[in-house]
Amino acid sequence: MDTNDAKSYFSVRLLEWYDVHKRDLPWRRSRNPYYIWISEVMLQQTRVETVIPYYHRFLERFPTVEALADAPEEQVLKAWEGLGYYSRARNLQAAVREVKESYGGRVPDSKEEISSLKGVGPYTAGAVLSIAYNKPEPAVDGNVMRVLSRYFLLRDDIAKPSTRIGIEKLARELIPEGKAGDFNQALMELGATVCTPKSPHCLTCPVMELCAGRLEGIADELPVKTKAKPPRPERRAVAFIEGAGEEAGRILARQRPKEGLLASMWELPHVLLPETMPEPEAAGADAAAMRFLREKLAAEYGLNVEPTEPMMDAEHTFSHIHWRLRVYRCRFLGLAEGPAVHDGGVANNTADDDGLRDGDVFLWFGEKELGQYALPNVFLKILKQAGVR
DNA sequence: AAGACGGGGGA
DNA sequence: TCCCCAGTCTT
Repeated sequence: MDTNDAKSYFSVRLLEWYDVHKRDLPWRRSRNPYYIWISEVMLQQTRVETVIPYYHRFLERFPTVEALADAPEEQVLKAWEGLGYYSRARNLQAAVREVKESYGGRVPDSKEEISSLKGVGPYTAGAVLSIAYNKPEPAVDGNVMRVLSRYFLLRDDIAKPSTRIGIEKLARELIPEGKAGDFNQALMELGATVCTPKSPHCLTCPVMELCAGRLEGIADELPVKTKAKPPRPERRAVAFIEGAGEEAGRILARQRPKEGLLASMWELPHVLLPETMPEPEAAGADAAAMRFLREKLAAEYGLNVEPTEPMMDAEHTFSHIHWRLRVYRCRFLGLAEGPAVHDGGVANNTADDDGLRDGDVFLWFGEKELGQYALPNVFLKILKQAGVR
C-alpha cells in the first residue's frame, strides 16, 4: 500500500461518507457566493450552533451585497453583537463595498482577487472558491489540520504557519476532480463530528482502516500544537451611572475608540485598577477603588461622578485578557464640555482639539439605545442583571 | 514568529 | 479548569 493508494482511498471514502452523513446546515441550501461568504466569516473561530441564528438574522437584514454595502456600519455591528471578533464585521463590510465598487457586485472567483478583500485569508478564500464556485482550492482550517495530521501521522506543530502551508499543499492534492466543494466540506465535517479534538470516534470513521494515527495508537495525541499563553489578568472598576429627572431610568454609556479591543462598541465607563490596589476582599478596598474610579473618570473623560456602593461583580475572558470587574453604583454630577450628553443624540466630537481622546462619546442608554447600538456581552449581562431594559 | 482580537461549549 | 472552535491582521 503506497501513499497514493492511501490518498485516493481517503478521498473516495470521505466523499461517500459525506453524501450520507452531511448535516443540513443553512448555508448548504444555496450556492449563492454572498451567502457562502457570510457563513464562512461568521464561522471563523466560531461554532456552527452559535452561527446559525446570526446567519439567518444577518441575511434577513442584509440580503445582498448591495444591502450590506449601503448599510450604516453601526447597524452591521449591531447585527454582529455577541458574536465576537468584531473586526470581522467591519472588514466584511469594507470588502463588500469593494465588491460593489470594483466587481460590479459579483463576488470574485479568482484566488488573487478574492484574497485581496479585507478579512479574506487563505482559509476563507479557499472555502468560498471551492464551495460557491467549485474551484479546486484547499480550505484548511483547524478541523482539516487535525484530520490530516492524524490520517497521515504528521507531527508538525499546527500552530506554525509553515505547517499550515504544508497541509494546504497536501489538501490540494487530495481534491477529487470536479468535487472541490463537497470534498472540502466533507473534510471539515469529519473533523467536526467524528475526528474530534478529544476522544475521536475512530470506530465510526470512514477512513479508519488506513488512518496512520489510529494504527499507531496515537490519534488522540495528534495534532501537535503549542499551547497558548494564559490571558493576563486585569481588575477594573465599572461605573453604573443612573440618570435623574429627564434621564431617570437610563444608564450612562460610553463608546469605545474606533480601533483596538471592542472597537466602536458601547460599554459602561470603567477604569483599570493599578496592581498595587488592595484585593477586593481586603478592608478598605472598595473605598480605595471608588476614589480611584472617581478621580480617573474625571481626569480621563471629564466625567464627574460620586461612587456610592459596590453593586455586583462580573468576569470576562478574552483570548488575551481576563477581566475581573466590580461594578459601583454612582451618582451623576456632570460631564465637562466637549462631548456633551445630548438628549437622545450621540455626541459629536469630530473636533480634534477638544482635549479628549478619539471615541470619547457618552450617551444615556434606555430601551431605544439598547436596541440600536452594539454592546459587548459582558456589559449586556451587567445591564440585564441590573434590571435595565 | 508572536500577539491582538470575543465568546461560548464540551470534557 | 482547559481547550478549541469552518482565522485574519499587525508588528
